[in-house]
Amino acid sequence: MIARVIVDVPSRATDRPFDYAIPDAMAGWVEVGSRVGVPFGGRVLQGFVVGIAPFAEVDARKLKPVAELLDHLPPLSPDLVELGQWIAEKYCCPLTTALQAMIPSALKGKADSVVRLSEDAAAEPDGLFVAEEEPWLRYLRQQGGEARLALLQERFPEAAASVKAAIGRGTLEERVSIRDRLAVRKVLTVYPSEDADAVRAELANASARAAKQREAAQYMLEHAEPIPLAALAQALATTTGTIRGAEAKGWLAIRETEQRRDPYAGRGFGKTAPLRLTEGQQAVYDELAKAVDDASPRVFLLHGVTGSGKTEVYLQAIERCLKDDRQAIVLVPEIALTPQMVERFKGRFGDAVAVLHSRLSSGERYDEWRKIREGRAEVAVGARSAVFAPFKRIGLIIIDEEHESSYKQEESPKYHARDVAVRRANQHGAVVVLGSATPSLESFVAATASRGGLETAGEGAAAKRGASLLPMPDRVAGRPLPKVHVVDMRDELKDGNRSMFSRQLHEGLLRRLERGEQSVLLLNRRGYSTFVMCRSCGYTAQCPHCDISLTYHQKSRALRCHYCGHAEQEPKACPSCESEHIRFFGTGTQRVEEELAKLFPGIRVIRMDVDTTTEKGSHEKWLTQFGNREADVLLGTQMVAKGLDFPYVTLVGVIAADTSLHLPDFRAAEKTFQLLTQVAGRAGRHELPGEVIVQTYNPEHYAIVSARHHDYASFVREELKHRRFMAYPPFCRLILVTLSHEQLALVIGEGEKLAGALRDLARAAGIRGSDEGDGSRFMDVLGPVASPIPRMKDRYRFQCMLKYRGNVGAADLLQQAIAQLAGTNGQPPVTMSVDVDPQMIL
DNA sequence: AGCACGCCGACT
DNA sequence: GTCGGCGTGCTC
Repeated sequence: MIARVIVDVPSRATDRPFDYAIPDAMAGWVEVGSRVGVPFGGRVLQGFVVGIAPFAEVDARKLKPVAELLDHLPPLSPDLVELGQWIAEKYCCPLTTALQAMIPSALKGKADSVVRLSEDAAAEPDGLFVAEEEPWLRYLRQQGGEARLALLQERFPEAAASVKAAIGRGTLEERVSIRDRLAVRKVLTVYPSEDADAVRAELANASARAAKQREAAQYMLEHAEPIPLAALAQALATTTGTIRGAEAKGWLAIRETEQRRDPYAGRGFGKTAPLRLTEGQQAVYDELAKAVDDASPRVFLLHGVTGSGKTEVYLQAIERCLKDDRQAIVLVPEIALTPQMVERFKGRFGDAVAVLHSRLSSGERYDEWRKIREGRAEVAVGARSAVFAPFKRIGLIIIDEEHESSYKQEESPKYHARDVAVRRANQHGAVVVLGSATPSLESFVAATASRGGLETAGEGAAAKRGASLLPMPDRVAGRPLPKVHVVDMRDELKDGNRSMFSRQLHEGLLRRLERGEQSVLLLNRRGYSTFVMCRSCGYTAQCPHCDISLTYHQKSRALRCHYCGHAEQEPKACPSCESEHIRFFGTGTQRVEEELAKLFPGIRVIRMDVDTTTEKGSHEKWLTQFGNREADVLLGTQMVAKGLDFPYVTLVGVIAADTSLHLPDFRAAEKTFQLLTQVAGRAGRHELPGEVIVQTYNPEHYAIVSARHHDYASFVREELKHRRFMAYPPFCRLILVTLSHEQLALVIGEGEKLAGALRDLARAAGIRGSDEGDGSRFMDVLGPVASPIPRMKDRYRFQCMLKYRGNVGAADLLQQAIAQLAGTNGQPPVTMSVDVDPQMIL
């Protein structure tokens, strides 16, 4: 049989299956989804099997055998391989990139060489042609004639030539194989002896001197449970050496076993029972339960205001799904994957929950992943990539806060988890629930288009089957939504208040301090950063390799580039005018913190931003402290807006609502509305009523007015008008192509060629080149124009934007156009990066 | 992506 | 006359 293998070379030229013979010894083991090591162009690479066939498609003489099978259980299943193919096509990336994204990074194997002394050479030392005094040879003999080549290189860097020569002569045999980045963690474990009776007999007349050894043997006879070696030694107040002595006598056995890492080990999760649902929750639950039972693919948009109890509905729907013996995936934005959130799921489903997020070490993530693949977990809770959780029968996929842009991966494969989820649900006959208080316009339109008759892009995953809208307009227990006050900061200035706090916010904070209640302050950070500017001449420090300002890092007192890592010392004086009035503009939050301390002496502030949360676990620590009421104010960036639930928070202040409103991004208004609504939802979630104060210079902007009235519908109405007028999503779809190269002329030239090729291809396919405003299909090619960051890492960047509607096969046309630019080697002369459905147009 | 094969300049 | 520069082309 033949295995069709996608090798781990992410390039256009190798993005197709290569055929390999399956050796008899592996027959039956190698299947679709297996990870294998294969010889490829003179080296050994990792690859994924995407097909098994009786005959090769190439000349049998060219055929090489699969060198090794890398896992006993295939890390991918056929349906995941198929999903990978869909992703590669839709998002224009190599298949290997899509497949690799589905499994933990610990399983990215790299070739590794092992050398051993050949038997001939070992038998006949004189035939070695290597002076015996060569230290590497002595070392190799000590190691039993075998060692990793990398190790040899490391220890004997000066012996490279001599080792190479030995390999060339066949004195040393080189064997290449794939090694995972990470081995399973091994731990020595003590087992009772197989033959308990024999041990008992021996113990009876054993020497009195081996008291501790006997004690160990006795212990194992009594407990008969494997126990880690170190633990046993500790329990008996002895050393591992003693226990090894008992092993030598055959009284017990010591074996290496694998230790599973459990990031939540030792943390008790109180078991919770399902809560009684409100009428609104019940209606939604009934719909979901029916769909889950039907086991046919459906998409629901659960539009529930903040505090409407979406999570409880999720929990009960999952329970229903598990009863049907099917598994569930819950996607949560990375930033909202807080201990609070995890606790709710662990509390309900206990050990059946696997948690996947980026704060885990790669080993921990690997173990959580295996828990799923081996059927020891039935619910996966995680960020974006958890959509690939290797379950066999998925019944339900929940995407909480579905509007969050973090569901879009910014690196290749640039997939959107929401669209992948819908596709995966189709494979499994599963139900997708998109939950949000502020649904993305794409999802909202997909769920209402059939009724509202909106003509939209139509190619969207959610639109394909049409989503159903499930509204939850009320908070649980009839709690009111918090009152939102909008303060016009222009009036404050007019009245002589030049502080960053309006009188109302100042007053509000003061009152909370008096009453011992808590406040959350949000600084909409985009637009603020830690840059350096000279106050006399306006000079700002720029990266020499990228067209971007350097940011100031307080810890290292250095200036750093975000994009290429370039770092330099902080300047004492302005390099341009030599003035000493050069200033480091600290993070916005830092300034707010200082101001708070000045205005409210003794105030306890927790500041959460990139500076204070980079350390592992710090995020958690701050939230716990705040939850324990060890601080009066939680001050932070976007991260304080999401999913937090503290009973004593009665005031939410937004210091500057506008910073995100004027960004040159067509989603700016949507982002602002979502942020304001989300953060407002942090207040008054329990008994105490909440209040929100929003400071702005644009109080009449519809995003702010709508947020003030908790009026999603009116926001959408207004925003859709703009989007339709400007022909932006959801009334069209976008693909952004970025070209980069060191030579400016080449980038522009290739950009022109690409745009030309695309226009020609579209014309040849009978696709109109511009929007006629009648909802029919079209494809417009914009650019090339310089990218927002025109130079990065000394490479110039230009971009083309495809704007299209209807089923025009845009991704396919783009692939064809790129192929036309490619020379004989299959590679275009400039680097092209494709972003389908980009989230950031910035 | 690597690595080999292949055709033109500065060395023994 | 050879070593080696990195331009093109292939990898089952």
